[in-house]
Amino acid sequence: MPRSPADAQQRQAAPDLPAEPTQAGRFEQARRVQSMALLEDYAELIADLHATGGEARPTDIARRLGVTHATAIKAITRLKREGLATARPYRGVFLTEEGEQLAARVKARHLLVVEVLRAIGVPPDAAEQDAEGIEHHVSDITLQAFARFLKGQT
Amino acid sequence: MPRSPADAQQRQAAPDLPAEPTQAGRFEQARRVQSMALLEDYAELIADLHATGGEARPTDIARRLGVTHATAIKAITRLKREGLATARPYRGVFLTEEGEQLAARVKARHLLVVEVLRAIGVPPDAAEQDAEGIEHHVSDITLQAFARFLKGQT
DNA sequence: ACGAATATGATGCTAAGGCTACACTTTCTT
DNA sequence: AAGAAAGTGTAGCCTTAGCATCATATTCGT
Repeated sequence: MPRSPADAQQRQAAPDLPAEPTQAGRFEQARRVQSMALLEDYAELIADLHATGGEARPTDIARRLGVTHATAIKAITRLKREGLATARPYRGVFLTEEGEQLAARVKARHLLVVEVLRAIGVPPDAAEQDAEGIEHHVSDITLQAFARFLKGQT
Repeated sequence: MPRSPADAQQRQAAPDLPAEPTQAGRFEQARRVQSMALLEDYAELIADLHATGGEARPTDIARRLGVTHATAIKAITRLKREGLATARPYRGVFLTEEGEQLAARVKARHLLVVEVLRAIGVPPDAAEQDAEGIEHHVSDITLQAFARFLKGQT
């Protein structure tokens, strides 16, 4: 996780600035969000595999994500490190309480994003595809606006 | 740029599959898009600096993006490698014809995304912030739908 | 129950995108 | 015109996220 730079000058105040409405601030935030995206995808997928009666083994995960199992295992290691999942050798992956919560939030957000895209007139395939990347960048505020929008649409 | 994996098995047909409506396909596409995002941001910013009468020197770029100049220089190296920009030592960065076209497309897309978010009811700050990440994942198809949506809104 | 098939985990490699530090130009100011 | 300030470039380091390969463990089918 990269710390804030700004060419090592001023701005030692606000040690963990949340948004800062400057262009640099927006880019920093976008980078921060991006580093969460992978975790979110894995958490959501693991929850889905469990929910559909399957096991979440590295190979299953890898297949669904289109990566090699080695890549999946590395990501799982990161999930464990972040306290989102547990796994014992040869035993599949399980989400912690925190991981479950993340997965639930991500899933709800994903559905909402797809719905909004569809409501706007985006064809189903494109909506599904684009949502995969878009969802990670949709903030809570925006999400609330999405919900209001859909409600108003009827 | 990672090549397609799928655990080194079948699927040698379709050497450069465009979308493939499977989950793995969607993730692969999202990763592909992500690897373009940085180039897009730099191209757009360089064009903007030139458009507003400024120079696009590594330090200017770095400042606007919130990274160190060393990071900016590395990215510029990649832009050059991809044929999007040219630069001679101590002389600032210039976009190639291709780079200009990319920048123009990116800028138009950015504006459209912000407009759509605003139209949906997302507050200005959040719209600006989220668009920064979202824009890269908005496909041409979706973009067209966005344009239609705004036209219909009046 | 045993051998084949499959899954797993560990290594080591690559590229991207951050950073710091340092040396060298260029530009600005006086 | 000379010294200070600012910008530039290079090198080295780190982390993430891909990959392939190999040895080992587990599971499955007969």
